[in-house]
Amino acid sequence: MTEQPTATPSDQDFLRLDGQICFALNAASRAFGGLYRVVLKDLGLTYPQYLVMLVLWEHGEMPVKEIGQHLRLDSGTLSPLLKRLEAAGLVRRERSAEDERSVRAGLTEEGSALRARAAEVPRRIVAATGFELAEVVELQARLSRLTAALDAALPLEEAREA
Amino acid sequence: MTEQPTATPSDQDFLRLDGQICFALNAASRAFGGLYRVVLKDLGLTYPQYLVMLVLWEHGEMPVKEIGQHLRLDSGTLSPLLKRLEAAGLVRRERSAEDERSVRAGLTEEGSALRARAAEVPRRIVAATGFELAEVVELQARLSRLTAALDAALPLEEAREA
DNA sequence: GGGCATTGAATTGTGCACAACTGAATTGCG
DNA sequence: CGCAATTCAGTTGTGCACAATTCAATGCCC
Repeated sequence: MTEQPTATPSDQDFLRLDGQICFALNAASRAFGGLYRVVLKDLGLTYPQYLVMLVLWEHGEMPVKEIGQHLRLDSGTLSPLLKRLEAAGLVRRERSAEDERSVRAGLTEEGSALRARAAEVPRRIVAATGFELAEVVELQARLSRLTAALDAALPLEEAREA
Repeated sequence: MTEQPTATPSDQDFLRLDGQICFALNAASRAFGGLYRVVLKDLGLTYPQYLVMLVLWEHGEMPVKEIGQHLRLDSGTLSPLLKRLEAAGLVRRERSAEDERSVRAGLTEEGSALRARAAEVPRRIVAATGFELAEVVELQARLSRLTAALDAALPLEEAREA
């Protein structure tokens, strides 16, 4: 055995492939994080904070819940993050009037002004990838499909706990 | 203006694209983490701990430094992680004889035995992606190229601090 | 209207990532 | 040889991710 050119892969093949693909994704994500860390240092933002600011720059004030839906993050991550942005003077938070459970987050003057200084960030990042725009777009599409598939598969795996 | 069908993208275009690609990668990485969390729960491993075990299963005992090179992680992350694996009885650590600075990490009996129970993990993960094997391989190659490009670009960006 | 489930934010606790630093061992160079 | 630079692991501190819990506000159904 162990000589099937294009036959069904063995558990060994899967194990090695798994080590490669999950690590490749993990490494790419962290490499991105490292680059953003350097590029965003002048702005005083971390990578996740930048993502929140992108959402607010594009859509304006919204409830914490809605930010979480945009970024796939829950209040456990967002609450302290938004507090730090508030302490930095970039974000303003206030309880919603019509629903006292909800907290709306919006930009301060300073937070809005930061958008101009952030304008060059994306171009630098894309340039650093060395990818053509079309390739970036295709990779993004593939990753989104991957995320959707994984999210869909998760409940099925959880159901295995029987 | 704002009507250049295929012309050079504006800063606005980059800003939106940026939000998509960096977020897509981030989201995919976290979706993977969530799936692994469920699948690995029986084994009592976290996702990064599983990556370390994969390295040790494949290559056997090695210095902490070398594990870090495989996984692109430093001692600040690995030291406590290996301690937890040691506390769980899966990993054994000892100072190297010929170089007292180095600590070699290896598998215990129990750690080696866990490999058998982990055998089905990769197949479940790959299945959950809904991707063909060839597509997984190609995605992995693209991500590796991306990581290499980002790592190469990082020093250039750091040099901008002038 | 009263009781009960649901929702939204916040908090707590665990673990990972990384920068900065410490300290000990080793290397290399004059 | 002797001492400075380097290397390796570990620690500390900050921030993110996420599960689990808490608590108040809201919605719902009888």
